[in-house]
Amino acid sequence: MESRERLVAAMSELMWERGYAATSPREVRERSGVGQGSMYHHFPGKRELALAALERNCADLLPATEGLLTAPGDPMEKLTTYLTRPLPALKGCKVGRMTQDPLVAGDPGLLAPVAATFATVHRALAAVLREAVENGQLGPGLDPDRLAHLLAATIQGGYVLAIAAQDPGPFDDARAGALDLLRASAPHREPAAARLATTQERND
Amino acid sequence: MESRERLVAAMSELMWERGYAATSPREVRERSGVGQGSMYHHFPGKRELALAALERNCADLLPATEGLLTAPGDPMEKLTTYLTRPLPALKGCKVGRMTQDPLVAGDPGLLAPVAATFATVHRALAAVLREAVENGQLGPGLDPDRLAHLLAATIQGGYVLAIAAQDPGPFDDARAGALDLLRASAPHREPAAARLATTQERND
DNA sequence: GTCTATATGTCGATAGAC
DNA sequence: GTCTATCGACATATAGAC
Repeated sequence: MESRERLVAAMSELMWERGYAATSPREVRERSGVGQGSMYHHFPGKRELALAALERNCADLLPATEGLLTAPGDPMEKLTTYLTRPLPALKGCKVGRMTQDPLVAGDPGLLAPVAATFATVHRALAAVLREAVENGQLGPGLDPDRLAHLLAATIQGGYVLAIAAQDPGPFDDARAGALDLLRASAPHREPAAARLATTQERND
Repeated sequence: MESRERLVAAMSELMWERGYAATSPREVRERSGVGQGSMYHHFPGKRELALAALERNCADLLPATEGLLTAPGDPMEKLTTYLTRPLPALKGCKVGRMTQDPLVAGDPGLLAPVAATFATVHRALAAVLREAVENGQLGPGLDPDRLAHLLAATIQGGYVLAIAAQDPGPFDDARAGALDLLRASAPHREPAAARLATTQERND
């Protein structure tokens, strides 16, 4: 029962590196070191192996991001971490990349874990942003749902720009620009009361 | 000399719909209605046909975007148009999609037109943003280059979110959120002088 | 459960008639 | 310049021994 695990691990890596359509069973076999027929013993076909690998990739990414955002702490600090933590700009996103694979985007079963992952991140981001708006740390009247989509798009689009330029600069710039704008939206002469409330929450 | 044009047109469509790696010479032949050997008369192989098709797709997109941004007019209005004009959220970007195709991203010759297109859009966006900062229509001290990367990433990442959700909503939300933040960054009690100057420019 | 051997179709490219 | 016919290689999957 070890082959199954090695097959999923190899497929997960290859789907990140090359996508689903461009990964062949032969490459999976070679990287996993597993014999030819074994893949078809554990999975009906390439698609089902890909589904298992995709769910694994989602499960790899989600805890760190969701954990970061739902942990106790100052909302602006959490957003800062979200927008400045090191990410593999030139490799792209294990999950987001799948949306550009025609065989994945056209297959509801394969797209479902991708959609679920983005939906979970969106809820966590929106909650943090809502808290920041209510605290007065972001401009009044800003829509947390819109901003959450904006920040997720910034990350995903940043990968596109970085790969096009073969340079992580645009990825970091886009994220820094988002952070600049969030900070610039704050009411100008900062209300001391809001700052106090925030600091208190961090000690809960 | 009509076959060449039909081959490029068919390849351009297919690369938008499916990407480069996932498009086969057979599909190109069927869609273009051209005989089998003709592709190899006009092009050394699939890669060179793809390069011609890719350059055509870049040339299709660039004039509209660059024209919009370099036209005379109020910077904030141009940014508003850039962030609200109708775009095919569920189809994705003809140019940006190519960065997720492993055969394109790994081939400098194929990636070059993509990089050039993004670089041109970036310059045009940064110029508009710089003008808006200098006008006082955006927060003082904001970096136009960062913001230009942010806006391009918003569009590109918006496509990713929309395809994942199979819903254009996140794409529109992300763009609207960016516009909200740009507007919220403006100095609070608006300086009448800047507004006047802006209005005058629109009548030039 | 894992392996070797093999089947069937398609991919990307070429040969050569018209 | 355009076509039909075909090539060698690989993709996906199956058969069946161990």
